[in-house]
Amino acid sequence: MTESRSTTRKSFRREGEDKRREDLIAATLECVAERGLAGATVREIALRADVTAGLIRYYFPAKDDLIGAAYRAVMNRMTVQASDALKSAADDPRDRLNAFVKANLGQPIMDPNNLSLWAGFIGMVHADPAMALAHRDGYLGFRDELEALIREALLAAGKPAEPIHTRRHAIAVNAIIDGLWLEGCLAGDIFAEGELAETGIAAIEAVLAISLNPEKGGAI
Amino acid sequence: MTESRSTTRKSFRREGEDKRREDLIAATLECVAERGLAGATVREIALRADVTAGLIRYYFPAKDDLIGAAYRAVMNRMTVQASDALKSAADDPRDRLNAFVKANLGQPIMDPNNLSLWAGFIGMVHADPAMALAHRDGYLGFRDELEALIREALLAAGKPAEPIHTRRHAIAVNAIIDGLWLEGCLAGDIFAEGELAETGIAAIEAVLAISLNPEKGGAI
DNA sequence: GCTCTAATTATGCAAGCGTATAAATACACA
DNA sequence: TGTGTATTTATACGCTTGCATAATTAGAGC
Repeated sequence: MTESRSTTRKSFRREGEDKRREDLIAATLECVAERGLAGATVREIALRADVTAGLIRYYFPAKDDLIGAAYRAVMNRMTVQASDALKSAADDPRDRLNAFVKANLGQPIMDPNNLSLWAGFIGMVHADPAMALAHRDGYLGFRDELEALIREALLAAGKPAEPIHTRRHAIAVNAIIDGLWLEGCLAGDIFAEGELAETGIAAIEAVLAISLNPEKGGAI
Repeated sequence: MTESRSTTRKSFRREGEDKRREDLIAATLECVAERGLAGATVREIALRADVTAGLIRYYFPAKDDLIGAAYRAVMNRMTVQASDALKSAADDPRDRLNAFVKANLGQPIMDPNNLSLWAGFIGMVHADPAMALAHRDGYLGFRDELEALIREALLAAGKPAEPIHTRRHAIAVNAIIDGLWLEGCLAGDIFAEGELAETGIAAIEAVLAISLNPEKGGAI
């Protein structure tokens, strides 16, 4: 008896919802990192995740939902990586700020893939209110964390730490970190190992007028 | 006698090649600013420029050629705007650096449209060697200009200005400018008028350990 | 083992994309 | 005025895109 109408369907295993979402987000981030946002088509993502486009739609009703989730995931990942550096830092607040800065200006945070992801999303902030909101939340969260680290470092160095000054310092230090991160991601090959982290620490020490190495004493 | 096969073709005027290219680039930049890179389709650009897609192809054989030209145009525009600020600055090098920084951290350079344009292009650096090259050239050009301004300002303040130090300062000052520019473009509504320019000047004064107001004297 | 249903595959749709090409015409020149 | 051609419009092509939908089946529960 001849086999009629070959309708062989690929065998599959079911996965839990969380795992599926995570895998789809990971596949999305890979696609964006390699080919930019435009290259992250539903088909490419599906191929990368070894599923079909229909499954993507099942978990993320519109492509924008997946893109938004991917952005939040990459921002969250960088935040966690920087926070992890705090966990293994010495107890002195200056060491902690030092470790935080160095984490943000070293691998795996300062990485061209992260830059591609970040820029792809950031480029949509002007046109997409949801992206604008996500970015604003992230920015303020990061800056608040930074301001707290700065306040503690100033106090540990015996310097005044009024909110009006720590706010301004946080804005400036955030700029130094972001700006050097950009330089490192975009032109990392022309800098020596650790050069940008050192440059960042030196600039921040100058701005705060303290040393971020407690053994050296309080203020510069 | 009835009119047969209405083939009325829109009347047109010819333009010179340079004007055409400029107009197409301008239309492209408008589209990118409003809708991100993905929104700048050939049809949308043609509509914006009041021409047809065929004409775009006549002047730019591939869409990538137009996108690349648009990127170079926006970078060049920002560079010219910053340089213009130098022309009207006082002669003292500290005034000149001060004016350069303020120009980069104020309108029209620090503008959400510029951010959208920049991010859209930057997001492709990792995936597109031509974009990577264009960016590298722009970065080194900007940094060299900044380094020269810094060197002169240091000398005017009676401070040493060896290349190893001015290079490092240029990297840091570039970061401060870029970082604050990002903050201003992405969250400009939460900062007071001129606040980021002031923050930038203060941070750079701290990093260089000089004042950028010559009447205040040489060093801090 | 059987039933049910949520998860998954496979396929298709309509719209849009960059690019290709032919025809028309503005305009420079003789 | 007539001619030639570079520029421009109009249209079409083949492919890709996000989304839609029907059919199938893994696996939980009884």
